[in-house]
Amino acid sequence: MIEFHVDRADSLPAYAQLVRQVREALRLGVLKPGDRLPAVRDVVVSCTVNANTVLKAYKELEHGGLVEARQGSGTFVTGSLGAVEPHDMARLRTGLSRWVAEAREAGLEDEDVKALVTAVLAEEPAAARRDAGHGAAARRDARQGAGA
Amino acid sequence: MIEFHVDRADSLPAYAQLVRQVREALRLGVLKPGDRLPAVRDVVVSCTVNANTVLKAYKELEHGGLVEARQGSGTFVTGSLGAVEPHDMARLRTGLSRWVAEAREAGLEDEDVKALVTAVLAEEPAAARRDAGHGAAARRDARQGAGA
DNA sequence: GTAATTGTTATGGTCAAGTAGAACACTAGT
DNA sequence: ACTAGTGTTCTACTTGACCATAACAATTAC
Repeated sequence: MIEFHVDRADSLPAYAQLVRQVREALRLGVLKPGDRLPAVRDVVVSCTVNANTVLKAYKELEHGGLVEARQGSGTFVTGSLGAVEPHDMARLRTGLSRWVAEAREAGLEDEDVKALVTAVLAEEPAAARRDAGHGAAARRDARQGAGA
Repeated sequence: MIEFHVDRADSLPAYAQLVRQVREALRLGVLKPGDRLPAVRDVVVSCTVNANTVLKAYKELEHGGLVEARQGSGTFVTGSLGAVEPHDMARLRTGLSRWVAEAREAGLEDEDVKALVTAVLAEEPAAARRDAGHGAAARRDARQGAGA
């Protein structure tokens, strides 16, 4: 059972933090299809937020096809996020870590790093990704609606 | 003279987009100390935003010690951001671009990429950077208050 | 069937951020 | 002095996020 935690100091709104945590848990395999999310009322207590806030998060996840709410029983994980192989994830993290160190050495602040990342992501949009197919297709096909 | 462009679809507020653009221009050397920023009213017209929005951006930059507003004359660049060498910046961008391609191939969505970047940045905070000094110190010392 | 547990909807209110419009104040060129 | 160009201030509106409360609806266990 995933444990939520909401940081009110974070600029990211509470409901969005919940969404993010579920998505990350899916990536890391902490949550799998069939798992149940904490009851709305539990999150209300544990995170000191309002039921509407939790609902908003759950709704957003449901809309993305990641979970399914069953009145009376709970909210269950139905979709997958193509759970990146732990090995791949580790490799990516190491690579990124190395790059970040390089960027910092060049004098970039965290904020600038984020800006650069955003710029690069925008610069090569989805369309460009089609050309890349080096066996990524299989892994991508295993995914479900979330990103759509 | 820098040219602003505001994307209202972006989740980032208009004033923040302006701030980011100035900071990026400083990094890239597009803006140098002494340069004048576009007049508030010009930005109002070219970006279809309100004077207050522009003011808010300029104020934030001024508060960061990057620019100085002189009533009646204009807003001028006074600080530097340690302008990353164009060569270094190009190298970083290429490296990041390569990494992003790899991440996408592994199935990560843009949102997840950003989350991972944030995580890595948080994981190795400023303190850890002191160990890295491979000649980065000189460049870092050339900077001014902006990041503080 | 009843009760407990769960998700859901509705109403209304608070608060902060972002934005807008109009008027004001300073500076420089003529 | 006048004027055009500049930054600045004031007030108010809109929106999104959030909270409080209450009632409703479906499922499950007894």
